[in-house]
Formats: sequence, structure tokens, C-alpha cells
Amino acid sequence: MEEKGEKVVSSAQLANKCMVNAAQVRKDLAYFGEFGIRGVGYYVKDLLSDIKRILGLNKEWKMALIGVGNLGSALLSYKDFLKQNYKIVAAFDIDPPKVIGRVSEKLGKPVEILHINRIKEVAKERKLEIALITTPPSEAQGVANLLVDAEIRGILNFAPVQITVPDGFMVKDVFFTTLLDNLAYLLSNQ
Amino acid sequence: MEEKGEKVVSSAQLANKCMVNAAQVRKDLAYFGEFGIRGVGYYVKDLLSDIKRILGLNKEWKMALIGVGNLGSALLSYKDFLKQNYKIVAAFDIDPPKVIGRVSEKLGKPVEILHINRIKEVAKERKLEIALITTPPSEAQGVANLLVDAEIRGILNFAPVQITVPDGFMVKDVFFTTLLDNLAYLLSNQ
DNA sequence: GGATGTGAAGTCGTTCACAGCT
DNA sequence: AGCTGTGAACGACTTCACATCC
Repeated sequence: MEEKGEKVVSSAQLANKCMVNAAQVRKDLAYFGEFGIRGVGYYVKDLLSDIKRILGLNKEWKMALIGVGNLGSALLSYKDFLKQNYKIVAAFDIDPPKVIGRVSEKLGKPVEILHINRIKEVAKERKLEIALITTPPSEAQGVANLLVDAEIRGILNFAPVQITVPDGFMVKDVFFTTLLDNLAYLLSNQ
Repeated sequence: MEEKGEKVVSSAQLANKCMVNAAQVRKDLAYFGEFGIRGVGYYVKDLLSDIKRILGLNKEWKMALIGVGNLGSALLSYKDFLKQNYKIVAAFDIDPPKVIGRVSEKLGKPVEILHINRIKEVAKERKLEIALITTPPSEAQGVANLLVDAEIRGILNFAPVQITVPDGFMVKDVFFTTLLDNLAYLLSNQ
């Protein structure tokens, strides 16, 4: 809406776009503060920056990628990160020499691939806060342990296994097989 | 549990593993039928097959993959599909010759890459029911339209755009940037 | 005896409806 | 006059608690 030059937006309009109730929109926003103007609506520009601030997107998050296999390479060249406030600033593997060739042939300016045993050192140095686990499932928990040791508190886990971490650390799983199961269920029941 | 040779399991044990309430487990299962035995619990083997049947996993789902870029290639070699009841039986791209070399060097027995314009024909022929969209975002909606035309009713969308389909078709989005936003929020609020 | 299946109670989130501002 | 912010009403889901059955 900002790109379209729209100045104000009402909760009703937002609700429409999001397919939810207008009161829901207002309640949810009101939970974080008073962002609207009665009788007018929400200023698009302000609302956008308020939401970004609330979500913690008013900074660039520095990420590590662990496991430069097929999926890892795909993510290294995932341009959409750039639009968001995320940046992969270090990639790790158990065998960097083996993957460097394969990756660099694909990427113009490849992120350097480091040996996993340097994670703690590099995490400090580059202030890594989030890690993407793209190793085989068998290695995922081990990697998670290293991340905990390196005090990287946010983990996005692409490996199809449950991993556990201590309090204060966050894991989000990208389990698309769960979404497939969901599709299979919906399709099975007409 | 079946692999460990355990014969019976109680709702309390299941609840424990899933970090939910025991009554929840019983209610949810009871919604689909009576699978347990009072005073005993649930027979692991039976429960497993009942759940598979409920979820529509008592068959092999045939899938198409559209867009053989980085992510597409990664999924083509994603071994974990084999454990589940899903199989990619056809892959499509706008320029098959270009991707065939790159893909086959990675996969022992590569799935053949077909031109996207054959999708409708092949969908009928191979009874494709689910499609994975791994194209650039700009192509995703166009591909979705082709899938609708080919009557492939289940879509797992990896492209970071919202796509719309008519009633009777299902789209599930793998938006991991949303999960990243989620992590960013949690980390920002300590 | 012991664990399920399930009404009843409780809790949480959503929606309504309107007072309060601009 | 119009739209937000919000207490109150509503609805849905979760948990309790126990009758039921193996």
C-alpha cells in the first residue's frame, strides 16, 4: 500500500486483505500500543514502521548456515532474504573443500564456507544470532548443541527431526512433510 | 515406539511426548472413532495404522515438481520423501535441456525433466495429485493456473508469494521467512 | 484396577457494540 | 461523521472429572 502511495488504511480494509475480522485487527494492534487515529484509520507509513519495530525487523539479522548440501546451497542463493532483514554472513560444513567448488559455480559472490569447528569463534566475531540447520537429520542435534555452546539463540531447523535446546534458545522447524500430510488429509476427505 | 517393540501406549504417555494434555489426546482420537481399550490403552500397531488411514497416508501420493532450480534440485534428492508416502514421479521446467545436466550429476537415478507444457498430459497419464511449486515467485501464479487446468488439486507452494486457486483446490505455503520473523520477534523480546 | 471416552466446567480467543476521540 | 480502542457477550477449544468398559 505504501508503494501504491496510499496514505491511510482502516482496520476494515486490512481485515479484508487478511480475511479476518476488523475487530481482530484493531485488538491485535492495540495490544502493542495505540497506532491508529480515531475517525481516520492508520497512517500506512507509520503503521509499517511500527509493525517492523514490533516484529524486531528494524535491524539486520546476521545468520549462519550449517550444512552446505543441496538445500543449503539453495538457501545460500535465496535472493528473497535480501528483501527481508536477514543475511547469511557465514556458512559452515564438515568438509568445506568438498562443497566450495560446487557452491561457487552457482553463486556470483559466494559466502565463504568454513569448517564447523570454527562456529563458536566466528559467532562471536560476526555477532551471529540465528542459524539455519540444513544438515542431514543425523547431524542436526549435534549441530544444535554446538549452536547452544556458541550462544546462537535462534535456530531455523530444516532437518526432519525434532531437536531440543535449553531454555532461552528458540527452535522453529520447517517441516514441509507436515504440510504434505495436511494436503493428503484434505484431499482424502474430498 | 513400534520400532522399539512397545505394544501398548496410554494417552498420558502420548501426551507427554507431544507436550499436550492427556485428555486432549483422547478427545482428538475419539473424534475419529474408538481406537483405545478401556483399562489398557492403545495398541501401538493398530493406532499407527489407524492414524495413517485417517491422514490419508495409506497410499502413495504421486507428486509433480515444477521448477528445477536450486530448491527444486534439493527436493528431488530429498531422501526423506521415501520414508513418507510421497514420491516425485515427474519434474517440469521451462527449459529442461538446461537443467538436466546439472541435476543428473547430483542424482544417481534422476527423475526425467519435462517441459512444463506437457503437464496436463502427464498429470492424467501418471495420476499426479500433488504439485510442488519451486519456481521463481514471478512464475508461481502462472504455474498454479496450469495445475488447476491439469486438475492437480493439492499444491505445496515454496515460492514466497500468495497464490490463489478455485474452490476444491488446496494450497499450503512453505513460507520460512514467516518463521524467521517469528524467531526475530522472540529474540527481540528477550 | 485402570485407562478410555465424554458430558460438564473452565479457559482462552474472537466478535460485537459502543463510548471516546479526531 | 467516522473509525479507533475496548469492555462485555459470545463462541470455541481445552481440561476436568467421572461413568463406562476391558
